[in-house]
Amino acid sequence: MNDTLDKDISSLPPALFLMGPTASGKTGLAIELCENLPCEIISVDSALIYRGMDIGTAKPNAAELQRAPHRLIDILDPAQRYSVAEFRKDALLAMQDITARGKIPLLVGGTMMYYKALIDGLSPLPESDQDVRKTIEAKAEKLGWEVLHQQLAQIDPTSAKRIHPNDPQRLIRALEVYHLTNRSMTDLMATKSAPIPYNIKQFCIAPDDRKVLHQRIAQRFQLMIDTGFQDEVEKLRSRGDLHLNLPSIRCVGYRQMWQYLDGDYDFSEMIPRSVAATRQLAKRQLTWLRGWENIHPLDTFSSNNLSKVIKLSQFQL
RNA sequence: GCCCAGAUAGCUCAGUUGGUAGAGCAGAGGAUUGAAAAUCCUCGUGUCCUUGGUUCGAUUCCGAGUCUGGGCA
Repeated sequence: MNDTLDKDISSLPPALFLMGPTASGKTGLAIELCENLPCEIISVDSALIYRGMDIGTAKPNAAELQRAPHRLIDILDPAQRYSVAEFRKDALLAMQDITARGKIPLLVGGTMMYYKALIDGLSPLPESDQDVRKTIEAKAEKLGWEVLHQQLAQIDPTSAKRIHPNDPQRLIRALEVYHLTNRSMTDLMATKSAPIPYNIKQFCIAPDDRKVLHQRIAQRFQLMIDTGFQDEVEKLRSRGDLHLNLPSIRCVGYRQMWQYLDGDYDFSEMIPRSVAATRQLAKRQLTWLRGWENIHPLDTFSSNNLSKVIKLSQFQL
């Protein structure tokens, strides 16, 4: 970073980012911050976007939303799909709006790829196309993924090297991009949109002991069960149009409850599976966070998180 | 009390025709560009229940014991 760049950043409007693994206490701290700083919350969470998915996503409840409204919550029906590009667009618009009204955007959530795209920008790739994907999947069923991987190696050797043959999701995407544009993903990724036009302060909250996080996850899942999580999923099932291949129903807990209701395993099995899936989610979030640059760590049980954030976010006027 | 079957990784189990053992799940580390709460990669030493015996050598065969299931009383 050189001086001119620093000057540029300091002239940008401020924004606060609060990250952390699931069950680390992000929501509570964010609401407290809202009541002590002139900020408004934008959710950075790929599960909270869905309407009717409240208990299993640990969505802030009505009282909490009353205290601190969240944007980008309940914006989609569970039958719909979202994307990191849409998030980036939506989040930047919301930030602009908040800034224009003289407030500080406070971004809170655990979907780390969304933060990454927001901060670093994205390349001008085409949006996904379900029909193209179905075509590619059908082809894979006939020929096997190995063959598709070899085909990718022909058209885009760099991506083929990066993408493992067993990773159908990324394989489909790379082939889809070529199919839609006649250009390789590598080629298109050579350009990238501008980084975020904000002076951001980033915080990450988590218990310093992983075991404690695991305990909180188990307790929280039990609480979800006790407060009607099964009913919530049964309601979604009764619609008849939702299924396990949708991103919404693949969310942690929802997938396992769905499979239990399908009869894949019984209730006593569903609980540890859900809890394990949540732990694995937290682990992946922590992996993102471990190498994250310019981030201030907070501890879940520290009593001065609030003052620490306020102090560190004294943006110059 | 008697009979039968088990006892092996944190869990569920496989296996070793006697040369100290490996899967799934869990766990750990990593990747991450329009599905990301997704998707994928890497990582397996543990008194093979205890104790006698046979043997060059026993987790493996034999005896006894302990515990756990099931059956019979």
